[in-house]
Amino acid sequence: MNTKSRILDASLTLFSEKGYHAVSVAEIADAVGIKAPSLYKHYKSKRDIFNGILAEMQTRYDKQTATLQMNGSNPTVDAGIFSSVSEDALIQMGIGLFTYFLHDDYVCRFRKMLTIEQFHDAELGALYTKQYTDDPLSYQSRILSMLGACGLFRPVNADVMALHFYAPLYLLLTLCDREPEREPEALRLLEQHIKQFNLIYKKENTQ
Amino acid sequence: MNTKSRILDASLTLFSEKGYHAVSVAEIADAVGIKAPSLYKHYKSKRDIFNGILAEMQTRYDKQTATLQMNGSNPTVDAGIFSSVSEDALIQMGIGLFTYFLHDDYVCRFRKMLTIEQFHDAELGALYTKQYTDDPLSYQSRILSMLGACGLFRPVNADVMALHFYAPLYLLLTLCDREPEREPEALRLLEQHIKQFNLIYKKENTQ
DNA sequence: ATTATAGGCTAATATTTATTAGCTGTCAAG
DNA sequence: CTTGACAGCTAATAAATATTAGCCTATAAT
Repeated sequence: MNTKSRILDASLTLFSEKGYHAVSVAEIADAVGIKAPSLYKHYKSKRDIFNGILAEMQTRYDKQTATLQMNGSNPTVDAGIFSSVSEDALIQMGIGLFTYFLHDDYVCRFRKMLTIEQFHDAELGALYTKQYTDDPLSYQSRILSMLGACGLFRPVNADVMALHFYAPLYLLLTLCDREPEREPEALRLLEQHIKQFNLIYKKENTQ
Repeated sequence: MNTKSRILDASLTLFSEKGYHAVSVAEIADAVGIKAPSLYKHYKSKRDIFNGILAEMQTRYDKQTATLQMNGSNPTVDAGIFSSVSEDALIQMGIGLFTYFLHDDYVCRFRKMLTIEQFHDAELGALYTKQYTDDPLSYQSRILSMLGACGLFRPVNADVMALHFYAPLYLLLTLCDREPEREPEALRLLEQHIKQFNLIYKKENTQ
């Protein structure tokens, strides 16, 4: 990997643990293996490095949501895939989303950085809200309302249902960001959560 | 209010918006209305101010959880109060907890500060987990399992049920920390959430 | 072969920052 | 009345920090 992106990478790691202001350019340079002034051959300021991270994440997120159609803009999702939805499929969706959020290194570090910087800059706060509240909720809401339309679930408010499905995932995600060693426990709870979610919302209540 | 606690107060406000490292002692002094060196008549270092905030919060939290018995240690909760639980009571409990977390000025600012500093210091991360994950979940779990024992709810895992009850509250809380203007929307969703929770989990499903 | 560029370095700089030293006025206790 | 502690101030200091200037080398282009 070239120096320019190694700088971005090292900075993201440091920013995600200590926050932008608590990290010095000398520290970043150290992590890259060069001296501080050399950074300025690649970025014109410390802030510029931060902006680089932001830009990089923007393109990654756009690419990701485009394939998942997870952004709010896309009006329809193919219903065919879900016509034969099973409990396992639901669990797969939940666990899949969870482990993607938690194990994709870039996503994970970027989320931590956003967490730290969210109150300092309104724009970053809005980005956090979009990525971890509004987009996932509207995505889940769309999917669940289609499943509801297929007659798989009871006829209840899909937005609230999406909240029921996603909020535990979100809580466990932020928990694992803080305490990664609790991931097994979180995964167990997550699976139980989805099973119970399915049990509770399914139309035919067989126990 | 005396200077010593005014310093704590101003510092908490600043730390909760920009984080410890991004705030200078001069900035704190400015907010208090004195000069920076005067701070050292009351605290021996910047870190000492931070510790003061921590200590203050510790006593407040202990006091609060003692009256609510919200800490994990207390084994029993009086069941009598809940024998005649209604939907309104559940809503009251949820909204009450939510607005307490969101409107108590000290609690709110301290939570934001913890949010910002949680990855920087493992001890603060553990404190966050305790205050906003483990304690609330075990508290809700205890209450809900008692309600379950009273035959009010279906016989399902109380831990997961607590997660279903609390996680949406948590998600909406962190949302309002970022975007306070969305509080009305959050309150509406929260109420719908609890109603649907009640509807879904109640033993006799009267639609 | 020469030249130019990219990317590293050291040394220097200007600013910010936390903290200390030491002075002054207020005010309560002896 | 005097004394001493408290709580403010200005000035000074030492360290850290972001950034600039200018030098050197390798390598790619002309």
